[in-house]
Parts: sequence; C-alpha cells; structure tokens
Amino acid sequence: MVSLPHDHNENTMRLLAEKPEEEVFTNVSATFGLISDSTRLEILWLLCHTEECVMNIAAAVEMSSPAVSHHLRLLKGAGLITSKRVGKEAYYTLADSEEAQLVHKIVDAVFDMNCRK
Amino acid sequence: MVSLPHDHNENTMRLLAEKPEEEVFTNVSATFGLISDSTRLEILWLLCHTEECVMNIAAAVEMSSPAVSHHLRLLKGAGLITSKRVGKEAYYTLADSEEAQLVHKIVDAVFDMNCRK
DNA sequence: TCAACGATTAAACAATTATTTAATCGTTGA
DNA sequence: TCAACGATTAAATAATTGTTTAATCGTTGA
Repeated sequence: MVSLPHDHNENTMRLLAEKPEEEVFTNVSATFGLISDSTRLEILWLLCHTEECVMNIAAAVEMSSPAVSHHLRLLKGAGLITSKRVGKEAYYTLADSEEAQLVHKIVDAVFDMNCRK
Repeated sequence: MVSLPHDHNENTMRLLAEKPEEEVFTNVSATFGLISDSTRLEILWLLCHTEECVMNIAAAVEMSSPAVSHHLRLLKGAGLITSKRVGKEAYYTLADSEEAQLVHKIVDAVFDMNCRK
C-alpha cells in the first residue's frame, strides 16, 4: 500500500490497487530478457524455423560454440527450446509449449514492424 | 554468406538466405531490452494505464527519482512514452504510436500468460 | 580401447547496464 | 528576486550479463 506525494490523477490510486505482484514483473521482464540480447534473439529466430546442432548454430551466428552453448542453456532453462542428442550432436529447436508459441508470435510481430520502417 | 560445418538439414541453408540483417536483430533486441528490466517494465505498465509525474512514479515503484528519470529517458528515447511539462511537474504517459501500441499489447499478452500459471 | 569430435562447464575477464550521490536547471509563488 | 520544489544530468559505484579460454564429458568409429 503506497501513498503518493501528489494527487492529480484519481486514476492512479485505483490502478495501484490492482498492480500485479512484484514477482510477476520480475518473471515477465525475465522473459523479455531472453530476447533482449541480439545473439540470443538470432539463435531463437533460427530455431523457430529449423532444427540444428550447436556447431551449425555457432557458424550461422558467427560465434564460438561455448558462447552459443551458454545462450542455449538460458533459452532451454526458460523452456523456450528443447534439445535431443543424436550421436555426437545435440539438436536444438523451438519448444512445443504455449509460452514458446507466444514468444515466437511476439518476435515475429516486432520483426514485421521493424522491417516495414 | 556462411557455410555450415555439418549438413543434416536442408532447411537451414534456405533459411539462412533470408535471414534478416544484423541491424534488424540489434534493433528488435533493443526493443525487448527496454522491457527486460523489471523496474522499467513496472513504470511502463503504469504509464500504459495512467499519466503521472516523476515523483508519483518514483513512489509507486519505490525508487529514487534520479533512477526513475533515467528509465523514463530510455523509454522516451525509444518513443514508447511522451512527456509534457505543466508547472513544476513533468507528466509522462504512453506514446500514441504504432510501436507503443504493439509493445503494450505484447506486455499484456505476457502478463496474461504469466498470471494464469 | 583410445583418438577424434561435438557439446558442455567453469573460471577469468570484458562489457554493459542500473543505482546512488551530488550538483544543476527550470518553474513557481511568497 | 530568491527560496522551495520537482526534474534532470553527470560522475562514481555497484551489479548484472556476455564472451573467451581452458578443461572436461560423452559418443563414436578406427
């Protein structure tokens, strides 16, 4: 329950009463954090459209495999991508979850907008 | 034009041919960067629903005004919010632009999803 | 079985980003 | 006009995050 120094908008107090928990902001911002790094976004974009092993992903985004591995771990930890091991290779692709679908849609929407201007 | 160490998915080469420019990834990830900080997300959420001065925003998110000012500057620089000065106060609110609308929609969608679970 | 390969991990380092503190600017009203 | 207030800026500091390097793990095929 916060009190405001100034009182010029009755809207605000009502609004603050229904403000989501701190934790929700943390979780939501963490989701955006996953795609706020251009390398990681590039990797995710790739995995939205194909399934690939670490070496190929690394070549595609022109980064070392440890760096890519690190980003993959974050994306996987958040449940946005999945992996399977086939022989020596680990293949990554977009997860089949509601969250992954939503992020995919969101990424597409922002790309659309950004490519129009 | 990249070449891949391995060749196990014909999809990928085709895909890479239409991969967006590096700059697009940078711009898009920067947009997500704006809402990847929980304080800034909280501020933006607030300004999506009301118009307020810096002191009240600072009280609502329980931060100092210089810190809030700094975040406001980033959001404004990106065109997501606007401000007007009335007397001593500066009032901030969501910008009336296509980009701001899209970000608003996106934020709502992720909140919805996060609050259901 | 062991060398080669791809993937992962950990530690060190580099870079970026957020917050605090202190100083300054602009506006108002006494 | 000047003191009080709200907002902003700048510099210093703190915290977070990304990348490199080196070492390790798991799998395969010679």
